[in-house]
Amino acid sequence: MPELPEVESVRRSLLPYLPGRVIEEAVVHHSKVLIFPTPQEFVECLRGARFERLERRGKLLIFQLPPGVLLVHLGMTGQITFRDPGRADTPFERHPHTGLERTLQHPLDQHTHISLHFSDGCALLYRDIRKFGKWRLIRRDNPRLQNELARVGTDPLTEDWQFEPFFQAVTRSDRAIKAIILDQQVSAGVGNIYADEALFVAGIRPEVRGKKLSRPRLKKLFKAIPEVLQKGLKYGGTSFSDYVDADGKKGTNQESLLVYGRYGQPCYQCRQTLLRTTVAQRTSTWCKVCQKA
DNA sequence: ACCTCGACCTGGGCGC
DNA sequence: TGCGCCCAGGTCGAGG
Repeated sequence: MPELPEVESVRRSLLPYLPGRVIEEAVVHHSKVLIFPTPQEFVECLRGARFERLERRGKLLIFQLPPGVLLVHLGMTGQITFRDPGRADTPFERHPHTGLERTLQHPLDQHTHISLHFSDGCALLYRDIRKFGKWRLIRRDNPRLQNELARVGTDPLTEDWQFEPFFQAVTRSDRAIKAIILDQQVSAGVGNIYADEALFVAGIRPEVRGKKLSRPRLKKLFKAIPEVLQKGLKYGGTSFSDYVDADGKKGTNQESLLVYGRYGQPCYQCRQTLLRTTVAQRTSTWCKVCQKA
């Protein structure tokens, strides 16, 4: 589900609620998504903890709540929502153009694995249908924390996104370019949707080997990656089925995607029918006219 | 170092 | 209505 724009939308939508708030009680309903510590230690460590900051690197949410740091990866279907029992709940709203239904404040159901409760009755709920998401609570002085953070590479929406390191990483590799930009060390936060979008914008076929790509073509891709991510963010993320922000709102970027999910439909640029192949074990949609080998 | 495959999970959509 | 199959925003480990 969530790639950088979705995770960042979740982060931003949580900001009005979290900083300064103190956890009264943490509840682990199903421990599958909790990697460490044990549920007992998790609950004990979080009782009385105060949210300080909420950061993000790539697809990783970083909750600073001393003495610990909570790392959350949403996997494919993870949802973090803020529940306020005092707020009027709207069971659904119809999107004016698409008719898409949007649900606010998801219920505590069998897919809700973790809840963090505050003294005023509000709560942070974690729901994850497929249970691919992961929660890790690590003390700040634990060296494991740096190991976990080091697994995430350069985030394309930061000033660390520089052309030379990107160029080196790509041209050093014989892998398909799509596999390279899906590599979280190379471009942290890019997933299947935005990889296809960026490759289309740059006019590069997904299966082209990294070392075959010229400097000018990679310059285009280097620019396209943050562009498509920014666009996704502008529309509040891409919601095909599960993605919602902290208020339960879906994004609308699915309406402006250029290629992802448009297999068999005409390319917006040349009207050629879009193709679908498997690259890097992921379904890839692309245009044989607009994207060159 | 890289590829492919299967695993981890649940649910929705489709064809029969 | 129901069953079986395929698909899905992600990652990880095994084996070649």
